[in-house]
Amino acid sequence: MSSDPSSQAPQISEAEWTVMRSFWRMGEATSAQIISDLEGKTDWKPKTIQTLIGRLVQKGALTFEKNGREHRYRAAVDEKTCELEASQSFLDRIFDGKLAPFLANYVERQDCSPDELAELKRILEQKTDGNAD
Amino acid sequence: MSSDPSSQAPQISEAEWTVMRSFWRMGEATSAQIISDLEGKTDWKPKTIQTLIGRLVQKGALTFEKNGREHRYRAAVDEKTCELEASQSFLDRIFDGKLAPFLANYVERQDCSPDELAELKRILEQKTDGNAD
DNA sequence: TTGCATGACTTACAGTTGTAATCTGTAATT
DNA sequence: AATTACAGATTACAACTGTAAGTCATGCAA
Repeated sequence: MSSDPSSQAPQISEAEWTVMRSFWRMGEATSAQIISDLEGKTDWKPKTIQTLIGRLVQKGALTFEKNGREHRYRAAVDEKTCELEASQSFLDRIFDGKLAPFLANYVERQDCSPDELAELKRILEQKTDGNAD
Repeated sequence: MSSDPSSQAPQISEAEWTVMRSFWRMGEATSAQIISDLEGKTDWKPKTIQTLIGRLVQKGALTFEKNGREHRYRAAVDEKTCELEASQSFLDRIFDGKLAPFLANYVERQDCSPDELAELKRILEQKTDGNAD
């Protein structure tokens, strides 16, 4: 609906995320390599994966260089950045852009383990430490 | 992609969320009331809002009772529950279902204010307190 | 009572997404 | 050189979504 001007990363759909994760792990790859990487993780036909790769190229999330009959593709967008944009977009849609209500609702209702809660706290502590303001 | 069997709430699209939030705030309402509630918040034509209401009824997110020529609609699904399901679905898609990597990436790169970090910690503390096991 | 306005239902239409098959060109094989 | 097999490009098609206009029915106003 709203086009965010601060957005560098393109809109990546759910199936496309799966493909991008392969590329982020593999670095640079042919479609055949991605297809075998996704074998077992999904039940997609090779043609489906090629379609997704094609769409990701169109969207600018992948680039490639021709190499004979094959292309060598690689991610053109940064994984962490895409994750962050997806996160902010999610928070915008559901929690008015704010992290706290999301976290409150989640820990309230999703019943995290003490270990997980501890880990979350550690993440926040660590950030606060570097933040001596 | 995957149909979650534990999901009670229907899939609600972005535009539909806006309408649902109106209903959750207003409790029970006619379409005319929702239309005027959304006036100013969106630039949707009344017909658009009626379409969205119709789709939400089809999806089971709203119910209504006939009342003369008008219907009185109300939410058939719980707001917090929908938020939680959207949250879990987001985490599944992007962070392998895990909250910690999401939080780590977010606070690492989104540069939260000390106040916000404090609030987040408070949320976790509070949960830990009630969790003395 | 008759028409009108308005709410609800039906239809529309383009873009995205999931999921693929077909077509085309060329590299590799015989 | 002819053929095959595969990579990539094009086409397909239904469901969902954003965005709405048209139609139908009926309660209210005149």
